[in-house]
Amino acid sequence: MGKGEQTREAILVHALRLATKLGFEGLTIGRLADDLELSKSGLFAHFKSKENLQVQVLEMASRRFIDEVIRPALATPRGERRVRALFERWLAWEASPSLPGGCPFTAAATEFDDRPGPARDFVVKSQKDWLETIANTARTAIQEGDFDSDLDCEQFAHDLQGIMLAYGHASRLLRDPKARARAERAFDTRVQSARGAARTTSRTGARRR
Amino acid sequence: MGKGEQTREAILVHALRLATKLGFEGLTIGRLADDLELSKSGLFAHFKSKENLQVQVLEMASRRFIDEVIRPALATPRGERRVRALFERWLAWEASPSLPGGCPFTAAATEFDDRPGPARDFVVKSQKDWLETIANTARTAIQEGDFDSDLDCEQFAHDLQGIMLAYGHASRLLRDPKARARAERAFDTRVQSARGAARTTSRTGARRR
DNA sequence: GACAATAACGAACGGTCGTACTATTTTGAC
DNA sequence: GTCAAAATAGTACGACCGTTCGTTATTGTC
Repeated sequence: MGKGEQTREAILVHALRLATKLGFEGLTIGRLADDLELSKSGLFAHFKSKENLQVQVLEMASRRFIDEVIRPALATPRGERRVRALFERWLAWEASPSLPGGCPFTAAATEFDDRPGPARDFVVKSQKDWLETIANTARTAIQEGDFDSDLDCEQFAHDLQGIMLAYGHASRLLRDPKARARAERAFDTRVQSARGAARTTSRTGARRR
Repeated sequence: MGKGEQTREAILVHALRLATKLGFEGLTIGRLADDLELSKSGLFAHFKSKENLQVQVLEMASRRFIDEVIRPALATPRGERRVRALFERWLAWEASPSLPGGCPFTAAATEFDDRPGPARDFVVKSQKDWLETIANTARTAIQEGDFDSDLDCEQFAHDLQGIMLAYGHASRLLRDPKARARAERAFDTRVQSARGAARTTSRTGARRR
């Protein structure tokens, strides 16, 4: 990795931190340069436009999300266990110390939702992919016999998204100490109902076959 | 109402519209003055600071929310019916044409969640009040016998918040045409489970006594 | 160690930001 | 219609915005 890549990476790391706290518009090149003790123009040269910087920050966030949430969860056994792993990693992501202002995608979603451009496009794609990942994981849980075959997996994914958004809302804005418990309870209830009427007895991912 | 009040009101109306689209930081005095064909300084004089303007916009949003969501819902019969009315009005609020960028509180929540100040304070208070209103409405539904007496009303309120946040996410960012159906389905499921095991038969607010 | 390529810098640009002042116009009470 | 008060306009400010450009310093290759 050449010198350029190296500092570009360092810039993005810090930029991601800043973006979670100040938003992607509040993320400013001058501020970024000051914090990293670089000249504004030197920093700027790495990205050639602010829009580009924003997109690259989002791309880094996406890479990290895959590394810290999706990949480890996919390493756990298929079925409800994996759905739970996905959710737990997701919770940890929301509260990660490297994201002091919370989930960057949540911030980007509200900032870009009616501002067309490559940043919006990227966020939309990321979110769709993520929802599909959740839905697919739920589908494998059906295949494993953990979830009811009548389960609407897209609805399930949508509902998890809501649970997570409510968690961010409660923990960051309201600073509610019960936020995490609320999220876990909402998740358990949702999973419970995804199991369907047939198998409400066993709680933990029920080995079968 | 004097002339001053009148234009101040007009400014706030437009400022609220703008804030939903551009956010509360993106809401700018120059832009506002241009749109309304006022001088920047003339407009500024009404508020004396941008922070003040932001707070007054939030106050107006709060008044409107009470008028358009809470008050009409409280005029419907107690019990599950009222909970449903609350939710339906809330959905309409999210999609109101006078709020082209969606719910201003959602925007404010993510913008101010880690920026201390009177704006944040106001949003926190508003949201707490609102959650309490939902919880109280759920409590009356328990009293009416519509909801299970074991229901955790704060959790119920929290869950509705999540459903609504997911709705905004799906409709505004993803432009998902099924967003509304998803929200309604999630709501129905949640209400269903709030009814408890004892009375899953009657669907609509079941008169009793 | 020479030397092209790359990276970082410094200064400046036109704009816009929020805010402060002073002047001018408009309003409303008597 | 007068006249103080209230509302609006005008101008200017210092700060910061994203971006450009020419220059200097650093890097990595042969």
